[in-house]
Order: sequence, then structure tokens, then C-alpha cells
Amino acid sequence: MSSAVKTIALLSHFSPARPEIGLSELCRLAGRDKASTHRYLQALEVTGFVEQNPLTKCYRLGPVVLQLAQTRELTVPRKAAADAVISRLAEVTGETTHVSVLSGATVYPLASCESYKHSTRVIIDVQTFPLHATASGICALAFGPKELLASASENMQAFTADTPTTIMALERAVQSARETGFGRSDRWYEDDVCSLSAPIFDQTGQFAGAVSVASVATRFTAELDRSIQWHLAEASREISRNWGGEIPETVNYLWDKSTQKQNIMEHSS
Amino acid sequence: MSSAVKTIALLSHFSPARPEIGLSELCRLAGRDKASTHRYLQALEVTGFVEQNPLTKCYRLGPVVLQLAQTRELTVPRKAAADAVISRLAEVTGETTHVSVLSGATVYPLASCESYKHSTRVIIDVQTFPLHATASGICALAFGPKELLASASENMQAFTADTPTTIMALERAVQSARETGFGRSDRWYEDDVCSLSAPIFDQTGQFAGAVSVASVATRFTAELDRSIQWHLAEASREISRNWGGEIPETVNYLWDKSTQKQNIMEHSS
DNA sequence: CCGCATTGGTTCATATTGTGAACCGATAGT
DNA sequence: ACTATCGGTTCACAATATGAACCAATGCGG
Repeated sequence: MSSAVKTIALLSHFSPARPEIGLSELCRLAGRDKASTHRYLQALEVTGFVEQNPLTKCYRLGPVVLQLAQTRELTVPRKAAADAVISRLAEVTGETTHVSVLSGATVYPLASCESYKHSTRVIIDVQTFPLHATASGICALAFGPKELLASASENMQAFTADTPTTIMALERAVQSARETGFGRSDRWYEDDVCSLSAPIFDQTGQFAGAVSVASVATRFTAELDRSIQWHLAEASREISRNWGGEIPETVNYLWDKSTQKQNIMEHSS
Repeated sequence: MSSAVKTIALLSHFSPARPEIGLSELCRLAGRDKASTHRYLQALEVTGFVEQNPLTKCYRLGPVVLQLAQTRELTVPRKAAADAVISRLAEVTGETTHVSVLSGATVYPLASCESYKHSTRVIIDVQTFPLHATASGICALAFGPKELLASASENMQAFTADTPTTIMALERAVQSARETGFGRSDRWYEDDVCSLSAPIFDQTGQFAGAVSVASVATRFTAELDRSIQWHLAEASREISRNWGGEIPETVNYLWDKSTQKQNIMEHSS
């Protein structure tokens, strides 16, 4: 691994939950010695990626990240387009919603929105969505480039008792997503969290990301499941359109079928 | 220089004006060979800092920068606080306004706002504000840590025919800023651009950044100058308050004096 | 259709750079 | 006064970065 990657990797330890980190603490988090970590931090400091709180000596993210984000958003204005959609999605479903994007072999969070309908709700605070254990990840495997499966199977960490840890279990989940048009994670990544995801497609016609609803497992009824599916399909259609893409007919067919089935069920009930 | 710094430095070549860059082009911009540049880019790609446009093979900023920016903004929510103020400032002055922050020995842009009052206006598209040639930089030298002067005098590049390039000229500018409470740049960085800056102070009582108005030189009259000074002082007071700081009495006194002098002039006119 | 230029990307012997245990001085709690 | 922690530095040793030369692919003018 290049030293540049090791240096840059330090940045991933900063998060809203842990925005300021001292040298020793960062050593522990990164699993490295003080000398190296300090050198890395100096490299990040001269480039403006971190700055040191002069009072506490702790490090925090620096101002250049704001510049870069602005350029990224002007280049690929995906966040702004997704924000409004997931906000509405959170409102109608009453659950936490989020959008993730695929870059290389990794699914990154792009934006999230919490609903205030319930006093308990899911908080999205992850750096990357594991391919094998999250609804977004399953979506990526089912509708994204097929090389992803290799990456996914390399590291199938068990986050909960239910996380799929065998290739067979993973392939079953992926197959199910391809048949329904939705990724699904039932207490696979966090206890008590059920998630549903719909794939998003961009101007190249490729899988570009996923829009998801994360619900507290205890209130995730079959009815809510159906409702979320319908709204997810709508949300994905809208975001895909905003990103310059459109839903492939094969996927559209799956969603329509799923919706029709629901209508039938609703009529018969 | 560490390889990490060299790697990270590649990111600074991405800007709204040049959001996607090919390998060869980046080699030229960075002044390095293809092999190294390619290795750097791979490091940036695996960490999600850049991604490759699959069609053009060009590289562009990746999604992680958005994550980092979000964390930064939650940690140090300076941009949001400044945005509203510079927007109003742009409206009342009719000129382009911006806010910069000091991190280490570098002044970075944080936010900018263009006025639509005139058909010609200044566009802010810089990565860093040179200490010796911009109003923000002079502010930093005049009111920031005194070590900055050494950094500034190390590289006094002449951007225009009027850029101060001697220590003496620079010290004169800094002295003037200390006496008036405003940084000033009269066609020092770009031809036809006059800028005025007021220092911003944060919760530690230290200089934290500057708020500036950049005007097209040909319409920069003495009257506009006075008007901008008054509004800048107000803007700085407000942003400093938002950032948890307050204006030192010494600076407040300078601004008040400046305003009073203006009143006297207005009365006598 | 050919030749020339340019693209993104790779190889490998060489030389620079990264590494981390041990260390220092400062601070804080017992 | 003792101990533990903090941020930060040193230096012999080991790994990593470097870049000229090299492919293969693409585009373009004649």
C-alpha cells in the first residue's frame, strides 16, 4: 500500500460523530505508531486537509475539503438533485432515507434524511456501505458491474448474527434483488434495522447508485414494506431522471409487476 | 516532499473551470511523468477522492469529498454563517464579495457571491489567496500571526505590474492595513480589480479569516471605497459574532474612526 | 490505407523515502 | 515524587517512489 493511501485513509476517521481527533487517539484508530501518524498529519496539514485546533492540539478537517466538494458538486451535481427527493421520501414513509453512489468498487453515502414521524429512527453514519450487508450494496451487486461480486466476496464481515457470510447466501440475496427490483437487508448490517433499496441509473445507462429507506425492524410490517417499495420506485425514477439517466425496461417491468401485485392484494383484502 | 503531499497536490488542479482532467494533461499541469501521476491517481481512486469517467477516461473529483465537506461543515459551520452575510454585502455594494479563512500559513476561499447589479463583475476562482498580493492576504498579515510575514516574503510573485514585490512595499501595505483596519489590493493580483478586506476574528480571539469586496477598478471611486468600508466593518462584525468571536477594541476603534471621518467628510461636502 | 502523433497505461533497475521503537519534555492525576 | 498520558522527534533500517523506455489503442491528415 502506498504511503499516500495510508495518509489519505486517516481522513476517513473523521466523522460527524468524531469530528476532532488527537494524535494518540488517531494512532489507535488507525492502528499505527505515533511517528508515522504524525508525519501523515503534517502532510494533510500543509495541504489544508486538516487543521489543528490550537487550544486542544486536536486535528479536524480543514477548509480545502469545502472547495473540493464545491467543485465536485458543480461537476456532478447529484447531491442537490437527490436531496429534495429523499426529503419527500422520508416524509411519506416516516423513515430515514438516503442516497448512495457507486465509485469504483465502493458504495458511498451521498445524502440522507431523517423523518421525525417516530421517536425512534435510524441514523446513517457510515463511511461506506458494505456490498454484502446493506440494501444499497445488494442493489449495486444486482444491477451494477458484475466485477463487484468478486470484491464483495473478498470481505464478508459479519456485522450481525444475520449478515450473509457465504457466497451462496449472498448470491441468493442478489438473485432476489434482480427478481424484485429492490435490494433488501433484514438486520444484516445493524440489529433492528431493515432496509430497502432501489437502483439509480445515470446518463450512461449504468447503475450509478441507490436510494434507500432504513426502517426500525420492529415496525417494518408487510404493509410498510409494500408502501416503501412503491415510493422507492418513484424516487428512483425521479433521481435517475435528474442524473440524466432512465430506468431500464427490465427494471421498470419488475417494479410495475410488484406494484400491480400490491394492487391485487389490496383489492382482495 | 512526501509522496502523500505530491499525491494530494494533484487534487488542487481540479476546479470548476477544469473539472475533468486526463492523465497526460494532468502530467503537464503537475509537471511530472506519466508513471508517477498514474500511481498518484490510483491512490486517489481507491480512496474515492477521484473517479474516472468511464467514457472519456478523464478523472474527476469523487464522492468522498462531499462526505468530508459535510463533516467539516458540521464541525466548523463557518460557511453557512458567512453565506447570508456576503450575499447581503454583494447586494448593497453591487460588487462581488467573498469570505476567506486562514489555515496554517494559507488563506483559502470559503464562499463567494456575485452581484448582478453591473454587467461586469469580478469572478473569484482561486485555490488560495497569495498573502502579499490580495486584500485578504494583507489582512492576514496585518491581523494574523506574525509568523505569516516570513511565509509571505518567501514567494512574492508579481501577478500584475503593480504587485508589491519588495519587503518594504509589503510592510507598507501591512502597516496601512493596521492603521485603517482594512486590507487593500489595488490591481495587485489581477488587472482591473480593486479589493478591500476586513479581518474576521473567531472564538479564540485570533484572526480567523477575512471578508472582502472585489470591485472592477474603473468604477472604484472614493465614494464607493467609503461605502464599502462601512459595509465591510458591519459584515465582519456579524460574521465574527457567528463564528463565536468578537472584534478587538483596537480594530473597532479604527473602524469607528474611519466611519466618523466619513461622516465629517459627508457633512463638509 | 498508411504513417505519425497522442492517448492511457505498464515495466524495472535505481535512488529516495517511509518506518517505528525508543526517546524527550510537558502536563495531569494520585 | 511517582506514574501515566499527552504531542512530538530521532535515526538505523527497510520498503517504497521514481521515471525513461516501453506497449497497445485511438485519432487524424494525406
